[in-house]
Amino acid sequence: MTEKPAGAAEGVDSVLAALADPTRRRLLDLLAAQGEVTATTLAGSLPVTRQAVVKHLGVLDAAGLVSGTRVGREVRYSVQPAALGATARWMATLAADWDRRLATVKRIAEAAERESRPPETPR
Amino acid sequence: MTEKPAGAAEGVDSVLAALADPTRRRLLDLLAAQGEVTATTLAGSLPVTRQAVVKHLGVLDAAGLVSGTRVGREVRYSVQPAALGATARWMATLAADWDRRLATVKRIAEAAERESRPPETPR
DNA sequence: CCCAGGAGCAACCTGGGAGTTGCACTCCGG
DNA sequence: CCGGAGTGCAACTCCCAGGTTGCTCCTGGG
Repeated sequence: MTEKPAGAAEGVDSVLAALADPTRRRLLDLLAAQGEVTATTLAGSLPVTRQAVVKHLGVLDAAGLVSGTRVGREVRYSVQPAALGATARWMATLAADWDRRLATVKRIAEAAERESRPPETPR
Repeated sequence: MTEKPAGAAEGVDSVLAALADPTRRRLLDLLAAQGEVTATTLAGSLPVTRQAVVKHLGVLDAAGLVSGTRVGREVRYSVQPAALGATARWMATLAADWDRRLATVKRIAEAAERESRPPETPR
């Protein structure tokens, strides 16, 4: 199931897409700093409308980065570290993989080079 | 030089923006798999034009994720793990920070709740 | 010296995301 | 029961990133 060779995580792309927008990152920052806040409150700290904030929160929620809880007539949003952590791990794995491949390619290249220059006598 | 303490990385946003596009991720995948390839070759493995590939490679290069080397009349591109690793670490740190804040908020909330219900006698 | 395959440039088109406005609905307090 | 605060939904505008086409400019090989 979780053994997709390359490009595992399903949610990774939504997380990346969500994180790509600066406003959404600001939003996450505020959310992380203030704990549980309503969209209206957040809009007060940003140069955008409440509606825009709501939309962004929707995207972030779809990516699993935040979650909202209804309290009376308001909705308190809070940050959700799990999704971010998963993406971070995915990324780290990818980086390590690249490193591995690069090392391999480099070794092969060196070997090939050594192989292809018998006539040359560097000292 | 590249040592901003926390919240740091200037390049993080460009990396995230670069990674947000699926085509660019495919591109990185191919690049990681094949080592050193030209834009034209890459375009052959993708449903887009060579020009589109070139543009994407430009973005990826600006984000420090790839680098191109001129060899004769062609340009070989290769993947650059450093930037990705840095972003991965930044992300992991951020996730940990959120976790910390959440734990704190939770503790405070619990304390406050305990504080606010002296009249109730759950016996 | 010529030509062919590859890279670079510039103008152009287009879909979707970010943002706004306007209104209907819901919930709490007096 | 009524009014106001707060949220939810929908239509609309604007802008830009992704993609294309059509060239020109190198460069290397015969």
